[in-house]
Amino acid sequence: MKSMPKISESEWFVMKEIWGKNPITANDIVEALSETSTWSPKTIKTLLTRLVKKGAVGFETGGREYHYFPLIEEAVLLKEESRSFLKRVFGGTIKPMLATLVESEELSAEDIEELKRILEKK
Amino acid sequence: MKSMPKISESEWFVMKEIWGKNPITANDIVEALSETSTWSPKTIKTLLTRLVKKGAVGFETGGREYHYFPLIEEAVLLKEESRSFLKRVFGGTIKPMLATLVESEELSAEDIEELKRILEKK
DNA sequence: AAATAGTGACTACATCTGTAATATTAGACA
DNA sequence: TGTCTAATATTACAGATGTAGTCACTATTT
Repeated sequence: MKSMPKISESEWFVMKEIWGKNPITANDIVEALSETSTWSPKTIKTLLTRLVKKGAVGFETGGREYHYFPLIEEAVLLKEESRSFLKRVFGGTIKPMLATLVESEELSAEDIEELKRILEKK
Repeated sequence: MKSMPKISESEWFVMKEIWGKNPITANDIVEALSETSTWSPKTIKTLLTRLVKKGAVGFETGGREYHYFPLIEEAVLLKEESRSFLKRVFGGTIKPMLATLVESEELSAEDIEELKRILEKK
């Protein structure tokens, strides 16, 4: 199994847009991200280019713009990233993370109910 | 509130050791990490130095070795890091992360029971 | 007191990241 | 078809990171 390309912090936000809707043009990404970030369009294009170079994103030319699409599955990367995050920060298990979040009022009663439901369903 | 120093991926493993036992000498850290990593002692010393420079770790000299100790609380950094991770990767909430982990068999029945218990306690 | 040996300090260096600016090229329009 | 224009490609550049090696100093040993 070839190792996943490593997506940097900023690049994740671009990937999110591509997973959210694809194929998608660079401008659509820029527009979407203009709401949540302060990056210049140039910066976003750079991130996009790097994702292509990393093999995380592909594109096909059609007219004047390229149409980008993901080359790796979101679910797979989410799992990978979660695993590595948990290992690095919490020693490998989700329990302490959940405990941390619960402790620190990071979760509303609503949230907790929903989480319980998710666990039940299993 | 002054912003937390940013701890890199590798540095986290060093911080973990320092939180786990402190004050601690560089050699103790090297020894502890030799079990879980393949870093050369030099590399670990460098990471340690950088953590000091970042203000995440302090030390006091005593004899030939320094004794290092954390300058920032683990709990605070865990919370910070969790929040930023969830925002970047899962759009900000823990629900999809938990769902992902549950789906992917990442959690045993045992784990799930324990997680439910944590949620109950709240 | 001199030599030794183990620490931390300083240096190294390629790659990755954040953050763009400039150059080039290929459609769109006149 | 020549020109304009909007997209992509190339270049920039400082700081962070991964991964060590060498220098310098000081405590310990002979």
